[in-house]
Amino acid sequence: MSTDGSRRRDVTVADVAKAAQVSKAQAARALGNYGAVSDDVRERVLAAAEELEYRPNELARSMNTGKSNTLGVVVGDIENPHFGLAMRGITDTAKKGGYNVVLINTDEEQAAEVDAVRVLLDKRVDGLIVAPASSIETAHLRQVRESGRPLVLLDRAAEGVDAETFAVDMGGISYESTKHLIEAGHRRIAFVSTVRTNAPYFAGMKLDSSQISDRLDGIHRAFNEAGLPQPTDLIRLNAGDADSIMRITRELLRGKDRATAIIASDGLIALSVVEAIQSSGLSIPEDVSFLMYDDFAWTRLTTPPLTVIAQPVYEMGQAAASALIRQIEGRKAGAPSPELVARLIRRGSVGAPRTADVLSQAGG
Amino acid sequence: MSTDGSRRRDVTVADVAKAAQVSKAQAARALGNYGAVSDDVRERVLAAAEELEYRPNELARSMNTGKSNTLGVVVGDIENPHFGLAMRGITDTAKKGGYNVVLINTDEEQAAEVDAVRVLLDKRVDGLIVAPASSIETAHLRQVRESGRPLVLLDRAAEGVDAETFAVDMGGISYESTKHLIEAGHRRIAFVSTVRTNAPYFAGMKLDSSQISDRLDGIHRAFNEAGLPQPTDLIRLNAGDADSIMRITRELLRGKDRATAIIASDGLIALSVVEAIQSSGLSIPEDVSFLMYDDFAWTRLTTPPLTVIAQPVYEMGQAAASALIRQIEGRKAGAPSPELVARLIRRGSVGAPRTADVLSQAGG
DNA sequence: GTGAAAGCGCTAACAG
DNA sequence: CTGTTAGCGCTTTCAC
Repeated sequence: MSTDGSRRRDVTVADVAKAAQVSKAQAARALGNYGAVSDDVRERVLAAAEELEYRPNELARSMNTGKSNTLGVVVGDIENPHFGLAMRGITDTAKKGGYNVVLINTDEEQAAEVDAVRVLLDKRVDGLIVAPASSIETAHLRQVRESGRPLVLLDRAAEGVDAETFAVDMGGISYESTKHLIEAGHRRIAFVSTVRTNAPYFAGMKLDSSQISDRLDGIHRAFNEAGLPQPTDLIRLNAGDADSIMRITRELLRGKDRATAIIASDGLIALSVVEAIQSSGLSIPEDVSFLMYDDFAWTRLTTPPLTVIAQPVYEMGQAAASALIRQIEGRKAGAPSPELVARLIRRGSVGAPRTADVLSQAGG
Repeated sequence: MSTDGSRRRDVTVADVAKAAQVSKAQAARALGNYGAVSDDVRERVLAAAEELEYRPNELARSMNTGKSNTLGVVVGDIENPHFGLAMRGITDTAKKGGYNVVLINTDEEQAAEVDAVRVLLDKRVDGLIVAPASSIETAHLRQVRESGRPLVLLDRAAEGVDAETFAVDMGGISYESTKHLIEAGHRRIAFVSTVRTNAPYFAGMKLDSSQISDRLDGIHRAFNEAGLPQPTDLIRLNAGDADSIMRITRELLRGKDRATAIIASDGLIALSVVEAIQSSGLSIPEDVSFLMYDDFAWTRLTTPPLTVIAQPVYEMGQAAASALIRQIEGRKAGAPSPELVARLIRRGSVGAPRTADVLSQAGG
């Protein structure tokens, strides 16, 4: 009888109240667990609710209370394990705090992100976690702050947006990693990223992603300090899809002045770079050294295992979610959130460059 | 002045109506793009809305229309790239159809799933996509159907639940893969899965996951057909976390009657199995052959590259989402959704077993 | 085309 | 403790 297929009218507090022979208000109080209700009434109401299979309408509830118990999350690409893991940190924390999560994927498109933020605001989420596609075009984020809705940022900072940001110190770890490569003897270090630019790259150039800018600054700093010429020509942005990354990698490894080490900007890029190196018949680290951002389990399975920059991604998600919830609930920051530090994990993919390369380059 | 921090009262249709000097109803019609509105009124309303930075309250809208334009998605583990990719298929399709996605992660816990479904229903999502943790305990899913809300299943079927299911034919591909191993000479083939059981495994045992049952059936079928003894003792369920999987793997590879081939039930398990094999100083495929479900990019980077069972995961997500949206919008199935077929991709991780193993086992 | 008024299902004042 | 009465912001009759 209830399997009639057609969506039957939902049962409401009014129905329950009638069945329990109490006022709507009393029923609502018993059901919503607020206000004062006698044991007798509560029992009758709860019984009636059970009997009728009453389920609260959270939309109606949210409308009155102004709270939806929902966090909005905007990320560039949920397919990227980096975000998958962060998302896990977010949802775990949200659940613990009694919140749900609405996810919107932007494909790293600025327009999609602006749209996503608006949609979530319209849906009256209680707060937003955004991994901004651009650190420069941030008007939509500033609007969020102006509307007074809590907002925290993940991974990358956003100019002019006064919001808690959860990310590691990219400049520092990039400097450290570059130094590691320089000390191993490398002078020609390449960096591959998918960040989009419309002008050709030059040192100090303003980039859409604060994260990448910081990494490049770290690289430059290490080279400066070592009194070595910047390998600016080996900074490859706009890397695009897998094929394009493989093509770029092959280019990087060609010629007299070739790269002797490559840094991949994330796990997805790394896959294509390593594949290109392998399919070129080159060995890591004998022919080329390799370093990548993010420590995924598979990086231990290649031969040799890969040297990586590990970020506490899950913890970043956790920290972002709990900070957001704290803001939503109007609590002051209590214990400072755990420090988010990246670590260089040295495995087997960084070695000395071939002597031939060093000589040819020095001589050229 | 608008940066006062405190959440200012949202501007409503009433405000816009007043500013545009029209009735609330007219303003609502112009804003909501329905009903009949003169050009003059529309213009004034839109101008006023712009001026006041009016934003519709989707909650209120949903309450009246009974539509939230939201799909609820329940998965076991968003950290698992399998679901990350499926999720991408879902969100891409949802966005195209004008829907948002609420995601709940269940950690493969039955109780969490029951809860998740209830929460989503209470939030009045327009429909649900569930990758059921259990194919047996399905009361909560049956309730969804009975409530009349659209539901589609992903990856696994659910007993007694009449819902469109998007998954590949696991029995078939498992049979084919096992046959491939048998033809390579293997008799001792292990299977490692995290599916939970409370009784020790026996052939034909009823499992929580239809997906795993089907795979095991496929294995048994292949062995039967070849007239070979079932390697029932090598079926390892309840594999648990990474450490536990590594321990199990080492066990499997010990002793006279050891496994000569291992099948990993998903990408996460595969990582630990391969790591255990490598750290035991064994080589693939010389010492042990290896086969896994899901074709992730990293499987091409190991030495040797891994033989995998590729599933069209993204397409499954797409198909599930579009079927759900179709149901929500009450349309009949049009063009049948593309066939979801798994493929065995032979790379380098399957070879012949060592003669010594074959002899010792035949002799034992 | 337009406007007044009645809800959607719930919470929140406010009297008793 | 209980019930009555207003809303929340929007859509939707229903008259004009």
